[in-house]
Amino acid sequence: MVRQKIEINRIDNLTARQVTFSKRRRGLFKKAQELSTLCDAELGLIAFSATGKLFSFSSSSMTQLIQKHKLLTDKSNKLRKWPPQEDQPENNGNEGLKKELMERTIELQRLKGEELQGLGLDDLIRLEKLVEGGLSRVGKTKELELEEENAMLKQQAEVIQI
Amino acid sequence: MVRQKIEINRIDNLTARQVTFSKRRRGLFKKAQELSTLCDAELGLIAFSATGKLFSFSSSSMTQLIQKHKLLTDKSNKLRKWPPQEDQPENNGNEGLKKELMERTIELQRLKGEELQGLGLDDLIRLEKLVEGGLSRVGKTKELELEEENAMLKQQAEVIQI
DNA sequence: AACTATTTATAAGA
DNA sequence: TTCTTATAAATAGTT
Repeated sequence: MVRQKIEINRIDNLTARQVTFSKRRRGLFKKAQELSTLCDAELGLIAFSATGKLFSFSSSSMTQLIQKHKLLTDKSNKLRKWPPQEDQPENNGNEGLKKELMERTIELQRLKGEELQGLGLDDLIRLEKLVEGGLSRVGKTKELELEEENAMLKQQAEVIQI
Repeated sequence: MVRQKIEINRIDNLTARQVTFSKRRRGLFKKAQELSTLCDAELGLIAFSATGKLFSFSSSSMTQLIQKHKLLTDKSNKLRKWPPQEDQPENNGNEGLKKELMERTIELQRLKGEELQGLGLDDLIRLEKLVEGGLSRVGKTKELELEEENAMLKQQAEVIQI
């Protein structure tokens, strides 16, 4: 990029690779921080060097950021599978729906298992209370909650894969 | 930085903020990808725009990256607090242990609470559904649950590939 | 770690 | 949103 333009491929020389990692890592973290400040965005950045050293930055709480990411990723996974294939002929419009229902049920159960596995009943009850507390903190009726949920779902999650 | 150098402060104008987010986000993700390739590093990047849209990139598996990050942060937390101070005299070796257990329990509870802070309404509702499922004694039928989900899911998420 | 010639990123404007 | 362009910032190779 400078004295000479470089190709974006793994740098073979160990020393050069380490030096470049050090230089570019600083630049990257600086830009992540700038983006979060300039645009009021929530940023989280995790880097492991080739030697396994950890570097991380988050504009707020990494834990919260990861949780939000997890929830949304689950959501977008669901969305990628939806709607069911309409181009295949349906008997009376009922069979396909039943099949889809079954698939969705299985997926939902799998998801619940993953999220809640390892929690005992008492943990679940405690968690439930926390969630209730969170909802009442927001102070909305169930109907309004659902309305807002729909509105929020209109914000599309964009999963970028470079 | 260009036509005119700018200060790194929140951009007040909404449109300018969105445009800058869009431009700089691209640059940031590009550089993250370049760093991972050039230096054989593991990179993970999560960004939420001010409007709540999610953008993420990871050089390998985000899940694994998060796990590694968690392990390392948890580990260092534990190392700071664990094992309990052996240099202070223990009554019968039991009191200290009890005290430590209590502290750990409190910390765990605090942690669970923290994780729920900062979650949006939609996150809470989704979590609530998971908890209800975990308790599995809530009066919603699967069909009703799925109907609600269907309604949500009609808003499709766009999957961008660059 | 510093230097510096170039490349890259990007703010403002169209 | 996308493009253009003048200029700031980042950085590859060198010392």
